Amino acid sequence: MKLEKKDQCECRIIHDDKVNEARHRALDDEATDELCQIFKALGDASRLKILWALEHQEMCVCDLAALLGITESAVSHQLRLLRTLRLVKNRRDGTILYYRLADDHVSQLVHIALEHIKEPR
Amino acid sequence: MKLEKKDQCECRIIHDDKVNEARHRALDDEATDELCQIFKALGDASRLKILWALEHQEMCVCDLAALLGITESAVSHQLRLLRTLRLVKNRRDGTILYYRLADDHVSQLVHIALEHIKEPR
DNA sequence: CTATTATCTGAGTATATGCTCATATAATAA
DNA sequence: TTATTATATGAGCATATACTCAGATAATAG
Repeated sequence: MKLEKKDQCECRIIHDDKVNEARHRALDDEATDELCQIFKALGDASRLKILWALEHQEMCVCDLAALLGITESAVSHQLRLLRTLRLVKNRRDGTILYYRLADDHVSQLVHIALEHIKEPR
Repeated sequence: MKLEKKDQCECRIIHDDKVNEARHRALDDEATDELCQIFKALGDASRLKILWALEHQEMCVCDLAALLGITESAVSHQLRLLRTLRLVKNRRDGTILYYRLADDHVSQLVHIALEHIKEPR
């Protein structure tokens, strides 16, 4: 029988050096997870539209709902997520909460991604 | 009865001007969708680890599988998605396909997001 | 105080998606 | 050619998540 049985590890490693190198440079689990959450937040049409709108002006929940064509509840759910990730902030004026971008990172991220998709293939 | 019945639209709009302004600046559906796909691709731990590893050196499918601790099949599925979005490229050397980042955008995106999560709260 | 209202929350549902397994390609090696 | 092997693909399952609905908060207005 020519079949060599799988020894200790079930996965082949062709280039141990590369794998080890990659392991050393690897992000720790916490950073990986936090990065994922940021990108996941941007990877949804509703949230992306919200962020894009807030890049130019502050808006309240019901205006965003009207803009997106979804319920205020849905917008509120999404804003909570964006707030948790510190992507948006709000200020109160009477009964109304106005949301805006928390800092410049979101704009930067979106514009780089825009560059990417506009690149000729 | 003081309750005014909902007229033509079921959603309140407090600031028509803001909503109209936002509508004008809004991204078209296609751009929105493509942006979402890019960010969604980055918003997964496995794909993010793959991209992070490829930022420093080209690697083949089985090495990436060993690095991530998932099957080569899973890696291949993810690489296909990343290739479709033009986030990675590959070259063949014998029987082995070496993957690398397609351009500099991925690095930029990840580093900006890293800045964001490292910011004091 | 009470009423109003902008926003938030929890539950439930339907869809999306990441994984593994089994199998198929495709390129090289013999 | 035939055998080998790195990679790709399809199916199926289990989890994640985006939405709506119904109802709860919380701040202001009267």
